[in-house]
Amino acid sequence: MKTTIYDVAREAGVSIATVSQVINGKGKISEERRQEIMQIMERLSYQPSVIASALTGKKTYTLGLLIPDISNPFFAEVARSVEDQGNQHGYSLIICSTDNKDERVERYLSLLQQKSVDGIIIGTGVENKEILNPLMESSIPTILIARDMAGLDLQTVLVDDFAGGTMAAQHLLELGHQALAVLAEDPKVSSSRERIRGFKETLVGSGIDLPGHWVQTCKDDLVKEGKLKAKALLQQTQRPTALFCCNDLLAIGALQAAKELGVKVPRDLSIVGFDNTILATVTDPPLTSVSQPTESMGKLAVDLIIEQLKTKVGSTPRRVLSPELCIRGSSAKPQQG
Amino acid sequence: MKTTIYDVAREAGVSIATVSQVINGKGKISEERRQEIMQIMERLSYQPSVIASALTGKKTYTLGLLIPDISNPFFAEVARSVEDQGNQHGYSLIICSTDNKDERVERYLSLLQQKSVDGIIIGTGVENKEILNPLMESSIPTILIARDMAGLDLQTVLVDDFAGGTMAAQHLLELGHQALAVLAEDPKVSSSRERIRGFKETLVGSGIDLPGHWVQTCKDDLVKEGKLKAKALLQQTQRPTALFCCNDLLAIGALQAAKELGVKVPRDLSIVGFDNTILATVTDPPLTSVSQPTESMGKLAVDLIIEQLKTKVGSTPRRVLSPELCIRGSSAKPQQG
DNA sequence: TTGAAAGCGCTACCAC
DNA sequence: GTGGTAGCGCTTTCAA
Repeated sequence: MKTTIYDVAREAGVSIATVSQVINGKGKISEERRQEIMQIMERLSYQPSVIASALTGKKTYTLGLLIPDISNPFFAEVARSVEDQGNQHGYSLIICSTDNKDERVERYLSLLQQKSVDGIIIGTGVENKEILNPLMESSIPTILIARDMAGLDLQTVLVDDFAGGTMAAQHLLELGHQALAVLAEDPKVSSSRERIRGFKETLVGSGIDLPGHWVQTCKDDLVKEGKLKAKALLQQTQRPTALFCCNDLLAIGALQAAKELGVKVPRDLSIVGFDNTILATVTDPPLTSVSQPTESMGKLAVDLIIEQLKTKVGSTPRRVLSPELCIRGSSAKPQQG
Repeated sequence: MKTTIYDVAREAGVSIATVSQVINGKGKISEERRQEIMQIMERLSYQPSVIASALTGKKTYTLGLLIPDISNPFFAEVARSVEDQGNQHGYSLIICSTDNKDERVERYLSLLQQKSVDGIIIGTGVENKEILNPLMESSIPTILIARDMAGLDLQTVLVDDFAGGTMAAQHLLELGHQALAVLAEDPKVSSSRERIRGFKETLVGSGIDLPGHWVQTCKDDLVKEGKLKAKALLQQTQRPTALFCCNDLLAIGALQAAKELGVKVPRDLSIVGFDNTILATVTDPPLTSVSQPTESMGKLAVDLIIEQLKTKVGSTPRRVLSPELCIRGSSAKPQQG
């Protein structure tokens, strides 16, 4: 049997109330008693039950993190940052990979509520916002990370995706590209939409068109689909000289497609990714990619949750961080004629 | 206020015991009542509290996963597999990145116990096995994944690391290499030790020596240190023509080192990695790597935990899966004199 | 077939 | 300073 607060109390010849006080450092206990009880807890290797205390004290010291896929390096990095910052304050992290599927989001959200997590960080796209209703009504501190969702009154930490798209476009335009295409994520992913909007507006601002069929969408297996769609784009008679991919996974698919088709990167095709994950540093050629400050985002998200937990009020509604363009070998001037 | 079982009972004009029974599908309830109560729960959008039920029923439906680092793609893949399989059975997953640090392992283990998780999966190295004592005494189902630990009486799911090392060596020997070196992980990581043992024994079996200073160990930032150590190896006057890296991260470091030094891979240097993560498919050149069946391992680990939960007894003590060599572009015949 | 009641381990309030 | 005690929301006998 696990040792409980009763065992400690009995052993010390005091009441459980007293033991509880020394555990929580509350109330007034004589230094003598305190020491004595601490020693007994040590000796009995007593571990207070978070479960029991949560049933009264209200805190489970657990956070939930919803992301599309923990095996996507970008989200793994975010998760690591959230984990570390949470751990700093005594919180554990429950990982929820949603594959951007509403049913999975709904299921996980319900699970997290039943488990009374202290806060939820959402970094996954949601198609039908109604599935968030139960959460909104629940008063569980919630914050959005790396995602935006209009009209939802949730604190949000994200990178300026629009600006990121702009940077990618500018870079490519400066290199002299005129025929640009895009590999997009599922339209339900707001960050992807914004990136493309930034990209497109910049092109249009320079008098360059982005035809609809040059924006290809990928949903599930990003690398695989990215490869497929990139191939389709490259096999047209009139083909793009530059490709903006909404994340590194798609860019890798594109890189593979190019290789298979004998299209040289960056000579025949420039590729720009997004997220600047470890993947971008190891590809052949290394990937030019727009970088997100994952670490700051994770830290910030946790800090905001903890603040909400304390003050019951979210201070800043939005924190928009700046992306940065990392230029590597996958982008260059287009070949002439 | 959250709706509780009392609200439902009151609304239905029955006792909480009855409601509890329909929730858990136990006891005998008239079909009529059952339907009625179900509807009321639905209407009140009642969510049973896992916390409260755990305090009695004993299950938290939460699993803990200890790994070195969630942002290492190999472990992210394992985590994803564990998450999915657990979720299948209603379990959530708490991620614990330990950086292979005993203090972190100890801290997390204690946290997980206080949270009364139903099971713990350990995929991280431990130097001082004593820190596992509290866990061993706790009767929390525990299983080791992708790790071995002698004399610990824990169910284990892993790949045959020794065989993996052998495969790497054989491959390199068959190509004709005679001067081989190794990039190792922290010796506390059993899998790394075994891989090297397999590698070394195979060399010795072919009459080739593996000098001690040609086995370099990396501990923290694997890519960075791998690069550093690889550089050191390559800058010797007498340098290896092949390098076996205990995981893909190290191999990437090696790849970077070679690039910086102008050492052509695979012409001047063959590199073999381990884990066959997504990284291996995107490097330049693509990495020859020993692959682990991450998905099966994760599934198996969860199944074994659930079995222990049910039967209180671990059936099979060890499940050893087979690695597989994926030959890609980073390994080739050594250049002649 | 249903309900009353005794906990699960802990916190917090109020007496002493 | 310290202890008694009423819950927190739920499960589970045991009676009715």
